[in-house]
Amino acid sequence: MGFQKPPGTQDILPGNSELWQFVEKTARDLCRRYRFNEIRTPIFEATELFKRGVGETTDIVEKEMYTFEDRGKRSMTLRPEGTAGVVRAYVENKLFGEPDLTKLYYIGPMFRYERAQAGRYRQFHQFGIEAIGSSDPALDAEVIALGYSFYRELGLTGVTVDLNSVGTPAVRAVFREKLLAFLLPMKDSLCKDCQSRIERNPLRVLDCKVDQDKFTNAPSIIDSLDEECTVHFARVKECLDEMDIPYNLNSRLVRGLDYYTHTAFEYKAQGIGAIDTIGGGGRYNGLVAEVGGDDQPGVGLGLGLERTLLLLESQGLKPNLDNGADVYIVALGERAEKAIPALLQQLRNAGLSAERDYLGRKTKAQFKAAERNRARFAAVLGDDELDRGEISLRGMTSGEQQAVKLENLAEAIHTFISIEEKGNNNS
RNA sequence: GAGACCAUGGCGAAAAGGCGAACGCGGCGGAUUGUGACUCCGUUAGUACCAGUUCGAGUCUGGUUGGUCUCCCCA
Repeated sequence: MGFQKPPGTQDILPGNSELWQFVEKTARDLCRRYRFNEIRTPIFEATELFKRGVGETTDIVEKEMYTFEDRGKRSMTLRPEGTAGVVRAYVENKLFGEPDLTKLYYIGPMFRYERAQAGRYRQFHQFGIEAIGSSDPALDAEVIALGYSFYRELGLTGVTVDLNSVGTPAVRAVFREKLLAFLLPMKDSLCKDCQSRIERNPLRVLDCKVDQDKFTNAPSIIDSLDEECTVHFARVKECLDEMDIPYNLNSRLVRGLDYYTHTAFEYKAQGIGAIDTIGGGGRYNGLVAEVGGDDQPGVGLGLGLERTLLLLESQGLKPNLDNGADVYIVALGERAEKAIPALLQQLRNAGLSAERDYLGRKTKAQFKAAERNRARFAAVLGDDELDRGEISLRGMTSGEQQAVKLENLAEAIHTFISIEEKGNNNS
């Protein structure tokens, strides 16, 4: 039975694409106000970029990448996240030479090879922003604020911000030793997952859902932060407080990508199956250099749009955003039918949305089609009207009808619509 | 990568192994209507795929492909 879409992908169909446009528009308008400008980078990059940027030992690179060899025998990978590509473009296009810092945003598909579940797909979409060229903690706070505002302006409730500082690589190395000293003695009492996590990523053990009570006395990374990290983190919190952005300090927050330094944060919400993280980000001060550029600091975020949409749905915030047609032309008879193309063109040139029947349907079915198109007006054309050079214009809901000169159809509809809107504004 | 559950028209939804696979919505045609809306009549189209068990499979078994969900991890 034909072809099926690849596993873990989705067709976004009319009726749903309008909601996507609404969400994207919200993101773009927010970026306009925060002065982030759009960048569009390729959806595939050299595999090495992600290995270097995201980190060789991350789950993403180890087992989730869509990697293929192109015909020139180069290893390419569909982007699993947005930051590496943006940073590559920043370096390659020498944006560090610009006098101001670089504030970029993107909206687009990302790819990770995972088993799909609620809110997780192999092709998913992210809205992300990146600010490169400043280590000002006020910028960290601004990035967090933008993401928070995104959810708020969409009307979502119950979105919280988890905040942590993961320090610098040096700080993490020290903390890792402290943590291992705490964990290794109790290794045998831990769950299977954690026992294997101790080797790969001990910081993540503290996130374990099974053994939380055992970790109450675990060392906190906050206590391991050096002077610089502490000062930076304090200022981020201060800015958030002053901006009225609420957050939960979560010293166990760890991100899945290696490039984060200092600030790390996640947006969380309930309502999407087992998943509660809907977006996240942080500062990445070593990444630009890692990718081969100047040692420029950066901070950014990535928000999952599928998860945003699911959350909108679970909170009953799924407006019908299709405005419907202004006019549906109903032709009665062959001669009238011949006059439709010119009429449609007149209407569309005048800025109206207009539709007709193309399936040779009977009158009754044409009116039903007009309803499906949620047309405001039906323009009904019969042979006798045609002979008089007129067409009858009928309000689909009011049923009111009046004859209009064919050449004045668009104008008449514009007039009616503006009257209608005036009425709505008064009431 | 591991596991659980599921798969019937365009959509929803029945059928305890047994007539030609209900019913509803939708679509199309017709009656009625001054050229739609209510009502009535007619009609349309389906057991995901491949094997097997059986006299007989939508129903049981195995496999495949998808979907949903969970673990892992993340967006």
